[in-house]
Formats: sequence, C-alpha cells, structure tokens
Amino acid sequence: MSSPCISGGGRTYGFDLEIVKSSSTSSTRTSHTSSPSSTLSESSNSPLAISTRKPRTPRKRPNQTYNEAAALLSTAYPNIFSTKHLTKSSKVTKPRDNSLLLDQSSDLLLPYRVFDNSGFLIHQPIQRKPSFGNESKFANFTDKSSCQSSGEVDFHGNSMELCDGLDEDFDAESILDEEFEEGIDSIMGHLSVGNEMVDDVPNAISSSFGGQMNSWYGNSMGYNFGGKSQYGHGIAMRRGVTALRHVDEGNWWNFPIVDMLQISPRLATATATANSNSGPECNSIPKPKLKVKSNSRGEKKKKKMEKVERPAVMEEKNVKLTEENPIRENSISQSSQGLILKLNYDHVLSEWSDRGSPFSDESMGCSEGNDVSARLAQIDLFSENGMREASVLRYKEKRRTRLFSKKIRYQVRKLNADQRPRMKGRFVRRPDPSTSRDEQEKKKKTTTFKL
DNA sequence: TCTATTTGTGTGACTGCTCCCTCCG
DNA sequence: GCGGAGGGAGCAGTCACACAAATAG
Repeated sequence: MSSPCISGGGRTYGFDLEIVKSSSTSSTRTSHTSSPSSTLSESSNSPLAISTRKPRTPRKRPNQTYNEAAALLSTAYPNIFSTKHLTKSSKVTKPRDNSLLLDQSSDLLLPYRVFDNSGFLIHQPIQRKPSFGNESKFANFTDKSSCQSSGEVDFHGNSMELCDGLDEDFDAESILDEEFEEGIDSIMGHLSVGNEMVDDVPNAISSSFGGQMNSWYGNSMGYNFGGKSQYGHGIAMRRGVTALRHVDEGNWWNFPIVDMLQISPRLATATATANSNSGPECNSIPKPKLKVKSNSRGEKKKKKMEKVERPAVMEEKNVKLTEENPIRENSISQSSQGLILKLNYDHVLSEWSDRGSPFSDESMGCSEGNDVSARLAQIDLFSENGMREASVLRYKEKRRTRLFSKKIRYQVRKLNADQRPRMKGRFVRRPDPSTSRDEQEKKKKTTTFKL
C-alpha cells in the first residue's frame, strides 16, 4: 500500500484521498480485512480506490489522557490533588521520549496513586497487565455455582441477581444459533481432546451446557479440558468485559444438549477424522468460528452475527443436503465414521405429523421440553439409531422452540434504549446538566447586561 | 532495527418507540 | 375513500471490533 502521507514531527498523516494500489503479492491489510467500515477501497475492485475515511487524529500516548487530566486537576485544585503527596513508583515504565510528557504529570503516573484528600477517588492499584483477568470472574462463577438452573431457576429474589450475570455470559441459545450457522449440532459437537481443545473450549462448553447445567454447576468446577484453562467458562473468558448477551425469552435450558465428550470417549477420534474431511458442501463438522477478539494483525476476524432466520436456513440446508446427496452422505459416513447429522426429512415429517403445526405457540410449554430431555436421556446414544433419534429429537425441539419474534442480542442495549429519553418515539439527547448550567449562566449574564 | 504486543481511535451495529407510508379488503 | 395491518425510517447512546500508532523486548 502506498499512500501519500505527510511526514512531520515523527508522525505520518494520511490524506483524505487515499490511493490504494491493488497488489496480489503484498499482504496489505485491505486484502484480507473484513472491517465494517465503509471504505471504498474495500468494496471496490478497481486498482485505484478512494477512501472516504476521516484522517485519524494523532494518537495520544498511553497515560497521556490521564496525565493531562491529572495535571489539570492538580493545577485547579492543588489542595486536593497535590503532587507532593504522591508516591513515586520506580516501577513506572517511562516512555522513550520523556520530553513529551508533562512535567507535572510525570509524578502522577501509575500505579498506586494515593491522594490524601480525595476520598471520592477509588484507591486502586492499576495493573497494566493482569496475570489472569478472569480470576474474579471465576470467583463469581464459583459463587454462582449454587445458583439454580434448568427448571429450578428462581426468578424472584437474590438468586435471580446471582444467576443473572451467568445467564448473560452463557448464552446457550446464541451458541446454538451459531452452531447452526456453522452447521454444527450440539449433539455432534466439535469435539477434541488434549491440547487441541484449547481453542475449542467454548464449543466444548456449549456441548456440556444446556440440559445438563445442573450437573455442570454442581460437579464440574474442577473440570479439566486438557488445555491451558481448567476453568472452562470460555464464553466469559473471551473478553474481560463483554456486553450482556442475554436471552430475552425462551426456555433455553430446555434445549436437549448432550455432553457427548463425557458419554462417548470414542468420539474423539471420530471427530478428528470428520474434520479431515471438512468441506463447505458436506455435512462434516467444520471448525467452529467463535467470536474471538482479533489480535493486532486482524488474523482472527470476527464472525458477523447474522439474522435470526439464519439457523432455520441452515437447518433446511442440512436436511436438503442429506436428502439430495445420499451418495455423498454415505461416502462420508463410511469413510470417516464421524459424527454427522443425518436427517431424513420424510421421517422427520412423519414423526412430526401427530404434533400439529410446529409454528404454533401451543406447544411452547416447558413440560414438553422436559419431556424431550427425558426422552433423550432414555436414548442409547452409542447405537447408530440412538444417535439418529437424538438428532431428530433435537432438530424437532429446536424447530419447535424457534423464535420468529425479535431476538434481543444485547440485553444491555435494550436497557439503555429503555432508559433513553424519547420524543415521539425517537431518541433525543439527554439534557446535559453542564450545558444547562452554562445556558443558565449565559441567561443571567444577558439579563444582567441588559439591566 | 525488527517483531510482537499494547492501546487509543474510528465506525458500524444495535436498541425501543412512534410516525408515516404502502398495501389490501 | 376509509380503515386496519404491516413495515420502514429515524432518533441518541453504547458497545464491539478493526485498525493503526506507540511501545516493549
């Protein structure tokens, strides 16, 4: 990529008009990016593309914002934010160019800042790189192990508060949807053992959770996945701070998910074989694309969350694949002996015929979901018919509980939207108290000036 | 000097509610 | 033409993520 830049003061600033040359050999960022930003250089195939992106403002150095604020506070309120009370730490890593730092703020660098007269500030040692950022979360998780789940969830009182965050972290339904997007069935699940499971911990959890949440909470705290982490709450570990992904409705715990890893040790090798036969058009189990925070190079791209209808499409796609390509299916099953979701559409329809419309809300009761769980528990999963029956059962249950209504993906955004002021249904700006004060002062000044 | 990592910045996605438009009987 | 149903537009604030600059080793 070659873009006209102005180099000055050790920095380079790009123009608004950015010329991007397409190069087949260079591994530029634009060649593999999936950024949602609306740069024309990404959408256009022409060798010369114009980027409409705004030029980036000069990036501040780490702690610069804090230092500037601290310096400002110490200047404005020397009694409160006196720098002489500050404890200097030798652990502070000074930047190479110390001249760029404010002299006053250099004393205010992290960590362990203590303000004598600032009771309203939180004294908190700031760790630039926590050793294991999920320890606290894991502590909460262990605390929540006493929470009820499955059909025993208490929706009143403190237990709800305790379990609430857990529900948000473990979005079983979303995991299910993602699995369907990827063509994965939780029964079949992308399973692996040993060190290979490090990357697949969340998925393994998705296989372990669901209908067996109670057993997980109660007994599996020491569960070792064979990887680096033995805690295993991979969804919560993906980010230190995540938005509250929440299932707005639907008894997601009723989804009959069977932990195949625990009940079927032979699946490990079968899964590896199935992965070797991976292909986009067959029913083999693809490697799950998890929503992983990308590194600086953007090698792990985010998996865009798609619409709610997508799982349904995937289901039908799976059914059609099995129905239209029996030869391929047989070849796969014979060659790999892997876990493949084989659905006979006619058989499913015949099984479903005595239940009426799958789209009716009449069958949405929890008792039926428990019934399915009970039936699943009775199925001999080691036999081929049992696997098939379990697959069919789960397919039916998933279809039965399919939500065609709007699905809240981020509960925190819903809460924010609910609390946001509106005017005729549209969001309006919150009244800024500082602005109102300024306006009041201006009004006062104008009135006094007039007088 | 080079590579890897950290971190600040920019931007699209998402959220609920109401109005307005289109379609159909 | 009228009325109901259905769906899209639009708003502000927040979050998640890609990107790039700065820093560490």
